[in-house]
Amino acid sequence: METDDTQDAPNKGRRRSGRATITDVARHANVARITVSRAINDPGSVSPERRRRVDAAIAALGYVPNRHAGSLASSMSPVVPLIVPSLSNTVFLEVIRGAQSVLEAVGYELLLGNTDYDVEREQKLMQTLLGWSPAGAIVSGLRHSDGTLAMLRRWDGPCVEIMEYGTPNIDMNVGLSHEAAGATMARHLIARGYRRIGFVGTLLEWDYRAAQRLSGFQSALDQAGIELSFVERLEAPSTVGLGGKALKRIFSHHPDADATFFANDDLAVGAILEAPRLGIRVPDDMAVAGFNGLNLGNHVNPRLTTIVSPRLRMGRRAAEMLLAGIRGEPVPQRAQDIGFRLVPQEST
Amino acid sequence: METDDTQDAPNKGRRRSGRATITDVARHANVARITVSRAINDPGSVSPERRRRVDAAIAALGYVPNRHAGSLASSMSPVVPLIVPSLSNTVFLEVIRGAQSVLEAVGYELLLGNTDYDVEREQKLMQTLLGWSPAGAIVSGLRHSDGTLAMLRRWDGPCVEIMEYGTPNIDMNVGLSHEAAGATMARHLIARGYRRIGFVGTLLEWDYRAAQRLSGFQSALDQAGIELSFVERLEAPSTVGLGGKALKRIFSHHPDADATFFANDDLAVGAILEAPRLGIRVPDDMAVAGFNGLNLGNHVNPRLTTIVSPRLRMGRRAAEMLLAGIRGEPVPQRAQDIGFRLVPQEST
DNA sequence: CTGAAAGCGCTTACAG
DNA sequence: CTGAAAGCGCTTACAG
Repeated sequence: METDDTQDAPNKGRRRSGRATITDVARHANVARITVSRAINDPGSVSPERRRRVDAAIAALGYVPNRHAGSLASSMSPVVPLIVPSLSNTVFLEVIRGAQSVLEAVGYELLLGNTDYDVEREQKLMQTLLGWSPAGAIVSGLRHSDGTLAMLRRWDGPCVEIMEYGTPNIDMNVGLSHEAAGATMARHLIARGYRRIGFVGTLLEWDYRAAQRLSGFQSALDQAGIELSFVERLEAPSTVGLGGKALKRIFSHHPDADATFFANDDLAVGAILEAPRLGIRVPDDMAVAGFNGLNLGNHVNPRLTTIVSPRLRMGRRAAEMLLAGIRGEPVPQRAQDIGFRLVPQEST
Repeated sequence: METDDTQDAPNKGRRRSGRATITDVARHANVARITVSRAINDPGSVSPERRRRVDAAIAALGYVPNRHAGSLASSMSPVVPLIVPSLSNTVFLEVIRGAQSVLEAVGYELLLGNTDYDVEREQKLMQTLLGWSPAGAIVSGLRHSDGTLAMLRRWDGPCVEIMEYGTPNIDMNVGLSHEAAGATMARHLIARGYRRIGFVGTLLEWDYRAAQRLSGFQSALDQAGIELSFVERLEAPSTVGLGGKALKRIFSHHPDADATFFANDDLAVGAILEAPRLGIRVPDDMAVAGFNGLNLGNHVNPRLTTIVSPRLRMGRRAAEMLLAGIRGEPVPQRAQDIGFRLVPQEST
């Protein structure tokens, strides 16, 4: 008999999962276990007749392969950690959704990690997640602790750093230039004739991409010979409510301001919504601009001028680059600028 | 020598992961592999001296346990699938965040699944995810395909059905009664003197929890001898923009309406933002109410009357119930009503 | 195209 | 408290 590979083993009372195993399928289909494995993972390498028998056995037994056994044997697992700095923010939800849709379609599982903008947490998370022998990894940003960098460089799987465009620290990168986005917004405000221009941001030490937007914003103003009138730094997470408070503060501290670039749309929308209550007309008394391109900005009055960041597309692109890396396909552009789009509307 | 368990094996050219293994740590610490395992998983069962040696070896080698080997050997894996119907919605983000925070703290990994409100996709997803031998599972809703139910009932791990309160189909439940929420809103509108009351919802066949709110809303109106004036059904996902369109439609189809309960805050906020453009005063011309309790509703003018659903708490609670189940601790209340809170504001 | 043997890196169950 | 043996359920590498 050709399938004596599937005999019962002694199995001294060890705990088994209870589920059907590849051995059960092999016995049912009267083939060797390895043939079952091939029928699943590389069907073309098995004769149609045997493939049919295996498929029937799988259906009859309700067989679901044990992923851990497979991953252990092949020392590679169809999982991909995606580490984001925040789960309080729609922005990262869209990145997650983009990556998910691509990975799930080819049978990869997303392992979601949240650092809350803490590089120490990122390092611990990454260490744990590497214990799953992931096929690849996606991490947010280009700034990591030395420990995280060392760990990822030692690791041999593909890795994509997302959110900001730049030279990859580890392997690959896809993102946008936040400096360029800030500069673009500065030039827009200048072109519209504003001259007493300020910036509002929250937690800029942690959200350093917002700080990069500020930096690009300021440089472009400088180049045009315009001084940045003020920078308001708030020490709480960005919310619509906080944007309203910021507006109040701007008008008490900087009553002559004629335009403000808010670090993101949440703050900017909050300012627009609060303005009528404060008797402030946007943009006549002060122009308001944001960043992200949240849908909400199109439904406030006046509509918000903002910069759209292609988050969904960035998530997808990162997953696609990773898959190429996993499959050993060439990735000609190891750093990809996903770009952004200025959307001038009524608020400026 | 007591550690002859750690001799080099023949290993005929098989692919190894390259990482340090438990055998490496054991050799380094001059103990048996099982001692390393115990030092990690049950430190109290190892003598302080040996524990110290093991810890030092782990640090020296940068050892990270291979999760797949552990999961395969113990036939249980520290992962928990969380299946949600949508990733386009902040609501589920908060549930995810709540569950994440509890599970991550005790070393469990969240496997995120998205069904896009498709029960067939749910079944496929669950089948794949069970291949990871998860410690437990969290699924959204109490309605599943027969196949999904059969699969989960056959499976022996703990499972929590979330989002809506009711008799668990599988194991445990935590959620809120959407019928009761609808009824509460109806009584609120009646108490404020409204009598020409309507409802707006989107994709009610899929988002059946919104349909449950409508059902409870209508029953409570009936009980008060008030007829539900209209139901507008829109066939696109709920967004702020769609809420504005809905308002327009209400005023052309039902010009005498004096109050509308929107299926969720996105729609309701959209209506409030669009109202001034249509020359409609809220609540004088028409009252607007929502559901979810998004922060945004507190910053529009007028502020939105809504029902707050404790999403973050629900995610946490589900994870806690699951952990209790995993640890074999008793869970006295297998179905938990997490409740909701009516927040009357200026829009009604 | 097919299979027997060996091994992935852990934990269980047993024995002291 | 400590360890040797066996096994979890797959895939790799070899051989035909």
